[in-house]
Amino acid sequence: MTQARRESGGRPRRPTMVDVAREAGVALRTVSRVVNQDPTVGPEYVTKVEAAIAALNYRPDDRARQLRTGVTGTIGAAVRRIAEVNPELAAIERTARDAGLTLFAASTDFDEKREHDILISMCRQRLDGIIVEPFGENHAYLQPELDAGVPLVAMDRPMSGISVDCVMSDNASGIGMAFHHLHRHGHRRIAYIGDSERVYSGRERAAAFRAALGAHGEPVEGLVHPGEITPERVAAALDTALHGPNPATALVTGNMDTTLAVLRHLGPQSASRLALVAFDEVPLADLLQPALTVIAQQTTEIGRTAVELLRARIVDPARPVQSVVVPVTLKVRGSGEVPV
Amino acid sequence: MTQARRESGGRPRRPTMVDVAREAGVALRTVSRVVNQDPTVGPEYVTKVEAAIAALNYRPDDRARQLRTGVTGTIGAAVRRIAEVNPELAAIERTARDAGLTLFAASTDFDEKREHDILISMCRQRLDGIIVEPFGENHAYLQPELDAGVPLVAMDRPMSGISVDCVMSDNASGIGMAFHHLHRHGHRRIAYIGDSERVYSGRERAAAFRAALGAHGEPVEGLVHPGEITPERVAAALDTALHGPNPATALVTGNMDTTLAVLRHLGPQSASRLALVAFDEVPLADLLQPALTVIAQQTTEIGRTAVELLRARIVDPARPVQSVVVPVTLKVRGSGEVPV
DNA sequence: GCTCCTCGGGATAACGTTATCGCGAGGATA
DNA sequence: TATCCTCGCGATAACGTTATCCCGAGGAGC
Repeated sequence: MTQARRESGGRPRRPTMVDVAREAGVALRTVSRVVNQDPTVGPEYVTKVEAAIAALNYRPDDRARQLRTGVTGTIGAAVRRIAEVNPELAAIERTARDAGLTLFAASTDFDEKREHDILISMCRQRLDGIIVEPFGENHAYLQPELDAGVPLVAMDRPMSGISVDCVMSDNASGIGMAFHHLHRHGHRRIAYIGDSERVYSGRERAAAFRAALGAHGEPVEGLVHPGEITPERVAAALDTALHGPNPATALVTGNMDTTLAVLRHLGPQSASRLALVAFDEVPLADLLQPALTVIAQQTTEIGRTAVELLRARIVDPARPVQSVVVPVTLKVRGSGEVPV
Repeated sequence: MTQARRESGGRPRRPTMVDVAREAGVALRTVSRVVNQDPTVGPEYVTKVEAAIAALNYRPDDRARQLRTGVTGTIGAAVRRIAEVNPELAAIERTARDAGLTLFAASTDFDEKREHDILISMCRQRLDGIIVEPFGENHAYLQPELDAGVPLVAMDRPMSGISVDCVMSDNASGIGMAFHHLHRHGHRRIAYIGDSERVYSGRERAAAFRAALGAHGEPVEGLVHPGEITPERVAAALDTALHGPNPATALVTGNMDTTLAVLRHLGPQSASRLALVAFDEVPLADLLQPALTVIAQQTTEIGRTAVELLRARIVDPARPVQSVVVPVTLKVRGSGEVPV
């Protein structure tokens, strides 16, 4: 009786509640009650229905249940890459699971159109809420969705054009800590290479670095290099900073990809002659020589907070929009303590 | 007109096709035709309906559509970790997208119960198909789902207890290539440390290594160390292999986590005195000193093939079960060419 | 012994979409 | 001018579930 019947040459049709009810000799509604563990069902009915369920290999259809109840028990996460190291996403999945929510994750893949498509698709699926690591520059197209009550939380960066809950790292403090750490180790010519100022975090970190230079009375020229993260651009910035008239003795990198580009360009031999503090953790940072001193984001806390903000928004769509800033920490491992 | 009406203090209700039809003064079915771009609709109706859609910010409900049509346009992927480096998953997402399919990915998290829950949940959601990187030891509980016509493909490892399509790397050849590469560089005492033989790939790779030793007339004792991947176990295996009466001069590691444990235990200084070929790519392998020589899996090809097998299974549920073995390649970078 | 209440189960109407069918208008043909 | 298509839209029934009623049986109270 395991073979499901096929309908006219197509795929086999799964048994429904109606089939189970017929098999058990009870009403449709009673099967629903048993499936949902309604305590008002008599034990002999429970037995009969469960036997029928087992005999038919009945499996409830979540789509129908969701359509009827209105909730999906699922939240969406639109992040830049799901299949890369992404501790925030891991924390989101864990927190969601603990809250009894299913997570639906998709990669925006550094593509504005793809981000748009994914978010709209999530809206059409009527997910209970959406967490997005924004990439695009204008999210005003989501305003109708917000008006319609779609719970939305931004992670890592705020969204532009709309007002939504947001959780992100304390970029300015992190850059300040990196600068201060190198300054305390005697460095005076400290350079910064980071992401383009077109990107929010790139903008914020470059600004913080300029402010740190100013606060310590250091000149700015030739030391701050935001821009696209290509090997060529990073190499050029590095050459300007290190081989100019007044060469830098220390470097702060603004994000992981910049850090990797710098390490690859420096090569093994010269990497140990430059003091380096990197913003953001790098996989295997402890296996490099010297091991990498980093400003680490509290990624788990960020992911957890994103889910909590979303859950609060789901419960109360009218609550005031909230922004959470999570502190960063300095992890001393060697590369940041290279003397002048 | 952007504010959606609320129903008795709850969440705002999104407009439906009925609302659009009323607003446009046409029949429900006509709205459906416009939304689905049915060419048999007169242009003046299209205009009216599209105006109503824009005015109400109507967004179709995919759940209802899926319930009605039977297909979801979504495939599921149950992998061990979504938020870690996982090129197979990246390839799956890309291939699925190119085929017009949405990907729903979830982490089994090295937990047999969690794997079970995820797979059953995917069945209840009536996804069009499922790709699984199996972890558990017995998947016979999926037989009813297979009988019901759920398309299922295994990736990286076969499934036990049921017969499903499968795509995986040529483990045996890879281990053979690693051994042969070291042998050709003059090494005669070559050790192997890898995953437990409880795991399919661990079993297959350890067996292949024993076979390689035998084929070259080398003794086996003290050289083959499968087991749990804990720092302590790997360290003990390493000590046995390197400091025994007849110490090994070269090492093959059976997977990424073992490789990392070995590198961490050896430390920077001694890593360059042991010839090492690692099975599976390691992130930043090129930045290590010496850079890591690896047996690389064709991860993109594996992910792509998994989706193709699944699509073929969806189209023809009755087609014979197929197993695809993808070759591996040797990537020479330095660590495998350390002389005796 | 009759009424009232409670308790457990059944019929039926949603949820929002698509598929099937039918029907009226208009043009082509005889 | 009558008939037959064809074309384009509308009414209505599903899809598989849950929620809202209602009803019948049984026990308690007078």
